[in-house]
Amino acid sequence: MPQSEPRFFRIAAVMADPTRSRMLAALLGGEHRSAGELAAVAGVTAQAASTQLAQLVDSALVTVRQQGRHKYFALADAEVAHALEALSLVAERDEVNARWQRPSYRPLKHARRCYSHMAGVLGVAQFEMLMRCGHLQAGPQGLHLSDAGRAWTATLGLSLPDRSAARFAYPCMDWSERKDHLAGTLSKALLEHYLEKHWLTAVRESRALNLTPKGQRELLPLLNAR
Amino acid sequence: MPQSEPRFFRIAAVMADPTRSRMLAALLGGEHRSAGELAAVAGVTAQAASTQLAQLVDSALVTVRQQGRHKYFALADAEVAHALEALSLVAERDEVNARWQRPSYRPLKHARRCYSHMAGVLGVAQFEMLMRCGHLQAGPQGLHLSDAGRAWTATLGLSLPDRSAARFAYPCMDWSERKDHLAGTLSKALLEHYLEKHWLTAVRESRALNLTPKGQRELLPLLNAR
DNA sequence: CAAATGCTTCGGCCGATGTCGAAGCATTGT
DNA sequence: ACAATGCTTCGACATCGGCCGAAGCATTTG
Repeated sequence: MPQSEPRFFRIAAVMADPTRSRMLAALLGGEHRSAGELAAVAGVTAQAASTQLAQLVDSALVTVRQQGRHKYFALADAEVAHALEALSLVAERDEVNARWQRPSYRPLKHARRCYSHMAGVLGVAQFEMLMRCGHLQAGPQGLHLSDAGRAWTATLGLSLPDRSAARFAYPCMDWSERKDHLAGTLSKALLEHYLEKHWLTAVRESRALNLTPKGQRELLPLLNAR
Repeated sequence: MPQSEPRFFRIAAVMADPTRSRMLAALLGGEHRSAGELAAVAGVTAQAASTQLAQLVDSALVTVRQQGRHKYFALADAEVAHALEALSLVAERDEVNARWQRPSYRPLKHARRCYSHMAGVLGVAQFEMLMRCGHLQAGPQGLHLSDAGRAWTATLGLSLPDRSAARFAYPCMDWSERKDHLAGTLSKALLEHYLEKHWLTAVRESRALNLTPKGQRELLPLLNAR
């Protein structure tokens, strides 16, 4: 008698392979990587990488873009990233405090990319500032910018993404801080803006974000505003 | 050269077994089940169930309570439930619209338990009403009840859970509606209240919730209030 | 038109893991 | 004390899925 599995089973199964999980982790920052690069980070040969990437693609966790004789892969969308972060949150439940204190984790704890927005201490600080100052307000369809919020982004010199987008702004559980940070297209635009202004720089080969001296002078006061 | 897997790997691996996934699905409604019951729903012998349950327990996805010669299992906490729902959300991305229209899914789409709160059409309606009426407001630490909200719960005759609880009220993505519904201890208390008043009844062997005639008369107007 | 580079397909191998029957232990009930 | 019930441990077996070497395609470069 054939018995069926719950809906989440297929996705869990795809994520539950060492090689594939390493590839997904490498893409969690939101960047695009070629098949060869992914083979290297996963520590397998090109053939093995090819089969695994094919599975990631046709389970729709990952998308491909062909460019000449290269293929570039990226996470399919933010929902995939959130599923991975939700699993991580569970994974770290017990040991979370101990582990995040370790020196090698400090940069990640401080600020990192989660798909395409900012997470970590700075991400949480940003979210709390926006709520505290009334720049973001909760409405029936999630969060939206208040008049004050629009003024604030204008002062920053930020061009707003489409405000009617389904996923414009919403809270997302931060798994190192265990508080919410901001996700959505607004959050993505903010992070890009910070990088442009050189308040933050991306750390190579890592999801970590580095706060520049300029960022310390200009970004921190913004996040601490009342 | 030993290479390590990302944090989410272990958890995904635990979820990625047919037997274990069926057990987790059976617990997703928030109820406690004995080892024997779980063996039955998973379609395996008692021995097999025993080994799998042991793994679920020591990966801390599930907790046990011994009672005489029985053992009762339940999901460890809401974070596990949310991780499962996040995976389900991804799993249904493409086919979601088609699938949820099928007759056998209608009751689940309408109202169901997600861990211990209400999801589905009614869950979303409840959340939108609370926000629309200003009963819930967003603060720096997530959502909180306004004065109006406290008055509203008092009228209902609801005794409030500890409002300072870390997870008192927060939005949770509904994977059939793709909008937020309400999660947290407040939401749990509300669902229990509805069940007590016989506005809703639990459907046996399912996560579905059934709207009684009394519920149609008394609960629906509440959820549609402006 | 080669040669080189990047990715994919094929076939055989191997390791990991889940399953079951049988036996064992513990708790409850007569 | 003995039997019944519920869960667990053991050992053997089978299956499944990923890995690699080798060969094959396609695109770009000389």
